[in-house]
Amino acid sequence: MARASTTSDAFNAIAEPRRREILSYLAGIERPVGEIAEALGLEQPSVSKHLRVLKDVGLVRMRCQGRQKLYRTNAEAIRPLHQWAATFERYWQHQLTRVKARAEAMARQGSPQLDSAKSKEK
Amino acid sequence: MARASTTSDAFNAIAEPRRREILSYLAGIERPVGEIAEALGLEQPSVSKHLRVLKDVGLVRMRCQGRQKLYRTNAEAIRPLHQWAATFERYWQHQLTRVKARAEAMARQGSPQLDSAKSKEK
DNA sequence: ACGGTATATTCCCATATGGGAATATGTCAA
DNA sequence: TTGACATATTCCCATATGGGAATATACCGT
Repeated sequence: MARASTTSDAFNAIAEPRRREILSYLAGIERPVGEIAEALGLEQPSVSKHLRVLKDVGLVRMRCQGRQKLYRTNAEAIRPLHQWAATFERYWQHQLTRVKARAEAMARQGSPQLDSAKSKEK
Repeated sequence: MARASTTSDAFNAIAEPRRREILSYLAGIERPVGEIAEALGLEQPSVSKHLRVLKDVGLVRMRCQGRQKLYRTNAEAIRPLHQWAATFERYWQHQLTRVKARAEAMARQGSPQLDSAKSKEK
């Protein structure tokens, strides 16, 4: 079956580094295709193709102005990704407190050395 | 060139829906491969392959226990994704305040109707 | 209508996939 | 050692990719 298509959802769309660059570049501003291509050092057809994917999943919005088309990032479409990642927030917080607790325990009873030195132990 | 490999970074790894399911399932708990397969209704070889990808990018950790291998989600590896998405937070906030402001403006001067009714306008 | 600019699409191709089936590796128990 | 269980890997295949090059489409000014 191969991988799911990039047009199926935002997760697949942002898997491509160039598309993430485009999204960052178009955050808050509106730019024509040519300018995007020049700014990011990409070929125009390549940019058009990436924009197509991003538009299909709603990550960018397009507006026509004369002969050029202005694109901008639709930040709202990134929220689901943010929320999905936030699902794991409590777990990495747990991990951090565990790491911190262990570090403090070692500092309390072990010899007072730097972490870089202690990491070689065991 | 084709798409970047799934083992290259976390963004590519989470593009696959099954892998996101696995990550959610293994959040906070530690489970052997067989149990993961059964819980998610996947074939064992398939789970092993997905776990391989997830392990290669650091999204899961593995520990051997007798003849079985216990996996768990490494939540810390999801933080970069969360932070990348958070980059756009100020923009979707802007959009929300714009929407809210417009809604309030309409409520102030238009007839006092519900949003659901007003959304049909113009 | 014409030429020119701005984008989008198509074609071709090397490559990366994920699933299924079969098989290999590893570990325990007797 | 042998056998059974738990995972990992390999092979094969249909499919989706992204880039480059060439081409099509759309809109503008004259």
